Amino acid sequence: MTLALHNTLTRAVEPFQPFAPPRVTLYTCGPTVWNYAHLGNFRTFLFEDLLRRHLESSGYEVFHIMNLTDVDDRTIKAAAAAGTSLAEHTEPYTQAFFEDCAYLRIRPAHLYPRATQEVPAMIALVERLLAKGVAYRSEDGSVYFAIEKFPTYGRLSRLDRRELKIGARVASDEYAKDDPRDFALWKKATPEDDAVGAGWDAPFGRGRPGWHLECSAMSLQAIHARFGVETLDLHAGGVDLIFPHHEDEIAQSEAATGQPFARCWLHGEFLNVRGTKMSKRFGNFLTARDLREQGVDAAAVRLLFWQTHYRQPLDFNDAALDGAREGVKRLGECHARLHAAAGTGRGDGPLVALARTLEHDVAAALDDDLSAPRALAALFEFVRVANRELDHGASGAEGGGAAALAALERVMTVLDVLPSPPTVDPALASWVEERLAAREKARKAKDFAAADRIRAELKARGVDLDDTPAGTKWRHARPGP
RNA sequence: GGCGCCGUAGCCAAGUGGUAAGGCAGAGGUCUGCAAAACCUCUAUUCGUCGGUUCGAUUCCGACCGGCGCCUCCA
Repeated sequence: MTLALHNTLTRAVEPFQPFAPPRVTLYTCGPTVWNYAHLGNFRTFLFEDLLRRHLESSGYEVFHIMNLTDVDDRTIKAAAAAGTSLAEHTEPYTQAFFEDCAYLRIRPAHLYPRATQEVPAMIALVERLLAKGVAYRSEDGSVYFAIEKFPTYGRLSRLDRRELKIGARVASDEYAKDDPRDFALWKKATPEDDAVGAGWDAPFGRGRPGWHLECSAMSLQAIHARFGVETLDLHAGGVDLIFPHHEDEIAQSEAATGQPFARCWLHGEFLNVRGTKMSKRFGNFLTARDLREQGVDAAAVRLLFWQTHYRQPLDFNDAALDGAREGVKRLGECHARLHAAAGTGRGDGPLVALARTLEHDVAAALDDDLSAPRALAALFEFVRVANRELDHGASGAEGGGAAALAALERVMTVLDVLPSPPTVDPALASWVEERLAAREKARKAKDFAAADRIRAELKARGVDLDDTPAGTKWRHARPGP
């Protein structure tokens, strides 16, 4: 089995061929820390997490870089509005982002370069471009990239260069450019910029980096320093970044290095709400912390997202999330059963073959352009058959329970959709144990009315009971809506 | 105007030139003191509409209807 990924450059699913396997350099465009990232942003970060995990599970050694954009129009505006410095404003949101990632079980990148801390690399890149004559200093004190000097401009987005102007928004600084389509590498600092600490001195004038510049400068610096290359194996982001962000990254990077910037470009589709993209602008957004406060298990969010292929739009609604929560519960039940039945022996029962099938099918699905929906189908097929075998007594060593459990857990290192362990309040636990003992006594005495009263009493405190041959188990009911 | 995406059961959605995965919800059954969980069975003669190509199309082509995205700083 070999991994194939959809490359936006060619609009085709192609075999994945990193430059120097098993090493894979992966750059993913991170958040702008002007506010909390919303669930739409996290759909992209979760698709990238799936990519990262599947690569690692397949034996690749991934070096993952995710930038943090802590200087741009929005961060500056927000800091000014709050009357704080840029750094004071972005730091809490940066921390919040890390918290949200941890909540959603997103594997941390190996490097999180922050734009404000890598300005020297950006200045160096601008100088490189100026020296090559593909960038120019404008009368307004900014530096622009001259796209006419880059003949393949528009290759990624497939926007015809002659048509870029039509219908496009008219930039206020257009008059300062040689060509309206040119984009800013370095923006002259305004008094507003300096007021919040968003100005840096550079040989070509005091200013601040353009948005696109940071990704090129930081990614190239990171991989050049470590691996001596200036080509990324993978570069990923949301579809809205294809143009202009990634197009411009390609232009400035390749003009500077003469090397392809990224071998393969991946773009994730939007998370929609009633058909329209989730966006701060539209006010139809939900943050990760909103869900966490509602008691939503991150596993349910992951499962919901895995149900839809990353290149398809996904419409978010409560019913779909509830469905995912039920699915997660089912996975957790099966996992618990296998755990209990795993035994210590090896065995060669039906579960051994089932375990092999699960791992094979999940890997095959993900190898095919990260088809998480098909991986889930394989997973739930596994659950159904495993439960059936366990029902029929294929337990413990002779049934291969250990093999099935191991396979499930290996698959979970990639999908990671098992329910979070509940946090148990010790005081509640001792009370529950006491009531359970009373109920057990009533059941032994065939006083089922009393037993049911106790069940109802526990239910009222959010505790569900499960009578099994091995005794009564209890757990917290799903947090209410 | 340009580039591009989507329209499959109540909901979320896979998929293929040869006759519709999976999850949730629903119905019936087995099990259970009762439940829960689990298992079994059932739930789209049909894949937006209309044409075309084909032995055969949901899958290819065209038109149309409906929804959406990008077109200089949005994941």
